[in-house]
Amino acid sequence: MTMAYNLCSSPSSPCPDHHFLFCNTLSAPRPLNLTPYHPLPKPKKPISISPHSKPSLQITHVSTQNPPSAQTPSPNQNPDHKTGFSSKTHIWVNPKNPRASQLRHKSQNSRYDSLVKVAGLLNSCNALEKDVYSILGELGYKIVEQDAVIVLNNMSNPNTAPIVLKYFQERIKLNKEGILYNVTLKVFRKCKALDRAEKLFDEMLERGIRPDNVTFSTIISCARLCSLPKKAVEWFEKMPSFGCEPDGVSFAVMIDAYGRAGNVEMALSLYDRARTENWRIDAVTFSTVIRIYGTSGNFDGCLNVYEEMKALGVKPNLVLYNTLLDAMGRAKRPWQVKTIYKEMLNNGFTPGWATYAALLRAYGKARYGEDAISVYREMKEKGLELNVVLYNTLLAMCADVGFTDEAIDIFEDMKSSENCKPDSWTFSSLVTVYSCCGKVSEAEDKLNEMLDAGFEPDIYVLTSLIQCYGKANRTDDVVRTFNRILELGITPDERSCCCLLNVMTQTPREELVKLTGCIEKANPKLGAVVKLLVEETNIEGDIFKSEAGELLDSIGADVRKAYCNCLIDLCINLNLLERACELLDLGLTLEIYTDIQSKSPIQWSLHLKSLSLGAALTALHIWTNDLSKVLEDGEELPSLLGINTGHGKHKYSDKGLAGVFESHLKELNAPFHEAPDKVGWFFTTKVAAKSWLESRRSHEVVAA
DNA sequence: ATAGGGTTAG
Repeated sequence: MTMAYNLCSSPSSPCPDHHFLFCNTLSAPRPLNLTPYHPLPKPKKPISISPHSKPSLQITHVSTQNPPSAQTPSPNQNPDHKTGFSSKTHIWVNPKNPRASQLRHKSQNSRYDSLVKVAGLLNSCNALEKDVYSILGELGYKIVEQDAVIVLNNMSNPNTAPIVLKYFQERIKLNKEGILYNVTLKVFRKCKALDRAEKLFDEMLERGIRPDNVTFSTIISCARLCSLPKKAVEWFEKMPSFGCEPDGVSFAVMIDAYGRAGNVEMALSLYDRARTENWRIDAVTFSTVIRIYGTSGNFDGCLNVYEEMKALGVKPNLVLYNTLLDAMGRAKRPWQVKTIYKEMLNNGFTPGWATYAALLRAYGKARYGEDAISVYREMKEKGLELNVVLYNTLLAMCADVGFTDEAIDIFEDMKSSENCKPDSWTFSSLVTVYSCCGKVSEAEDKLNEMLDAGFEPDIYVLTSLIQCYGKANRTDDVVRTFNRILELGITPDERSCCCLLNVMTQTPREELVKLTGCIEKANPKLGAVVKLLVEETNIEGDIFKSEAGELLDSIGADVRKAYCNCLIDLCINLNLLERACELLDLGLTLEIYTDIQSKSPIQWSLHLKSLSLGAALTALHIWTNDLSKVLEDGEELPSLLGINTGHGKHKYSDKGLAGVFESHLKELNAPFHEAPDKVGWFFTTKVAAKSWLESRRSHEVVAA
């Protein structure tokens, strides 16, 4: 017998234009070069790897020389051959046709699937030689090394895996025993069992099997997964003594190990070494390095690595794009996220779940409400499920930008989804949603819904509710809710104190005393500072400033600006402009506020983005004083003066700073006018500013 | 899928 497939390439052939692969639906003869492995000597009978399947359906008739059934005619004998028609039992497939490879895959799949099934049985059986061997016995005698690799590679039970290894060692003539050890190491890695991996390594040496780079990278990544970076280093350093030169993958694993351990410096120095030693660094390694830069907050580092990669001619892959998108999201650079995402689509990549998750996180964090919602819709259209974290990210964004209706829809969708349930984060975002639009009873309903769902009230949801009552000027309910926090044994945190402080900025003067009591209980230091303001205590020199400075030093960097903004707002409400200036000055000294004023030869600017209204007015007051001083000193103003209020996506504010600020500028008769083409900018000319500042000064003189 | 590295967060 010659070939079981027929190449009809001769001009006289009935099918001159095509090469046909002769396929039989019962037996699947196939070209030799496609045979995945070569069991030698060739079995006379098909190897039964799947005990339950009929011989005729087995995939082991891969040997083209050995059709499994004598009844199967060879193509040359096939009476239908010349006509090109298939008989009932045969189909003709062009080998260049995708169908041919589909059929090949199908036949391989059943073998692979059977071996995977066996691996599944071994994962859940007792770790007894008797039980393990009995399952493996089903494979029959004619198992080959590759079968053993597939079985072990699909295992996850660290107790049965060594017995399986032993079985194969006994039954198969192994040419590459090291491979079997390496896949068994992978099982231990899956279970984060470094001690077992190390034991197996010793056993390997005892049997005289030489470890290779695969062995080491598997053990190193196991140590990484176990969060044992020192062990990872130890194994990495062992490599040369076993004659193993670390290669690209070894470096990649070590870079990741250092990165996960928080040792950014070592990770990056290895990356440097890999570069200077001219290792071919691939996209996987680059994405690891980008992730390390991203999690350590060096976002420009991410982009530099990305540029380096492109310069080296390495093509980005989907994971790399996902990592980069995630990093730019953390960096709060949604515009960069958009650019990179566009590039990714242009390069033909299809976004996956991780891509959408990165986009949602980026847009949510940056309060790009419309963009976040459209990502959400796209995910729903594609049938991609969101998890709790993603839903909560969306809902938090809705609360931030005031998307009430969207939040309600998303919450309904979340409740109807199978795999995820609202948690206390969800409810607290919803309470915030209602609190922002002043719907007190709806906010209370959400708290009750949360309790009905079996959650304990927590600091987050109660803080959101305090915010809600505060906005509605229900001071007694604020106090009641705050006391509830204390009664539950919860210690108020920085955010809840900040919330109380924010409520104070919206509360009439006569009710403030009720809230100072709460704040004193929550944070005595803050209580003392607030009391100095509310009681309008006259104190000497810099005592207030030093008290406030001590307070701001004692709290986390993430809430410092919020505290400072609230305290200044409180001052403005209480007509304590001097105190407000002291606080703003303190904020500048402590670098809570930076770059409020800037100067270029043609334009001086006041940047009020991220300042509260009170802080913005205080900054304006100081700026105008500074400008007056310039005139007094006989110096020149630039031709243009600008105030930037930002685009106004502020939490808990309907219009944003820009809207409110405009009316204040009018009140002050300040000649600034909103720029039609630059959102959030107010401009005036040197001439107008000069006359305004001079008239202001003469008023002051009159007042004095 | 068929011996080694990467994307899941608030």
